[in-house]
Amino acid sequence: MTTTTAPNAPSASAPSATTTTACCGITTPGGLTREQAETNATLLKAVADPVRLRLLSIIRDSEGGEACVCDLTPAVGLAQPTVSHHLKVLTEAGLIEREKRGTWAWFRVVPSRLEDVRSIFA
Amino acid sequence: MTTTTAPNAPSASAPSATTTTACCGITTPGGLTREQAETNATLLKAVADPVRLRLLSIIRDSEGGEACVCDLTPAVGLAQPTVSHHLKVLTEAGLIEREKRGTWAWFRVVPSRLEDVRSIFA
DNA sequence: CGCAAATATCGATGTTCGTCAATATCTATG
DNA sequence: CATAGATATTGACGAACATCGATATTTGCG
Repeated sequence: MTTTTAPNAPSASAPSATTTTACCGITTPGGLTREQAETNATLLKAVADPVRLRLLSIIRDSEGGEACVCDLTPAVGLAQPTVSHHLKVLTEAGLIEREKRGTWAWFRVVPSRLEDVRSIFA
Repeated sequence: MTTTTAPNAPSASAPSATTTTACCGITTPGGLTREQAETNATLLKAVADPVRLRLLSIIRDSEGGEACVCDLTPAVGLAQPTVSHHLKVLTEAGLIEREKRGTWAWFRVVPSRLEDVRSIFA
């Protein structure tokens, strides 16, 4: 491909991506490695869910910046195992922290991790 | 729940989320509506994919800030219909714009839309 | 120690999503 | 107008995911 006649391109003629040739002849286009893209996508997937977005919002707006499952479950209107699952996803992504006090499990948002999300699109 | 003995809470005793009671007696906890959460999640889903993140990166770093499918396809190493599909997802999310010049389809990033993504976590 | 309450884990299920091959559509060109 | 090349669409398939019921684990209390 990219080897026929000439398209009506702005300045140049034939299309050609900005490929940054690395070693071994492997071309790595764009300023983003496959691994970097995979890592960023994993973090974004943890946040690309309406329930988890609401959980983050509720926790952040709660008194003292923390909330427990017994409050979050009725707040989002889902079954307790489902809420527990979402909290686990957020925790494993580093977006919230768990602290168990007595029978209750308290969660709080990790601001620096939210900043990591924003910095992906800086 | 939330009606037994007293947990070792920081200042208060029994857990209780910051519920902002709306009209009709329906409680809307956190500063995020279900619709808002759904809208934000939809935008984030469009970006929570390693291939689409790389496409955005490649397009942005290309000459003139634009690239066509014939360059993007070999760049990400996937089949042409797959790349076309991802570009459609990004386009429908408003993250990129399509312009057809001749046989080629050129794509460029919409910066304001990227800013929308960042503002979700402001 | 045994019971009750809060949370986590497991297994199953329906849905969404990424991928590709085949095909259709569109555009320039001869 | 027929042909070739670039891109979009369709249909199918497997993987990943959200959800729930049932159950296990943990903790406080009598």
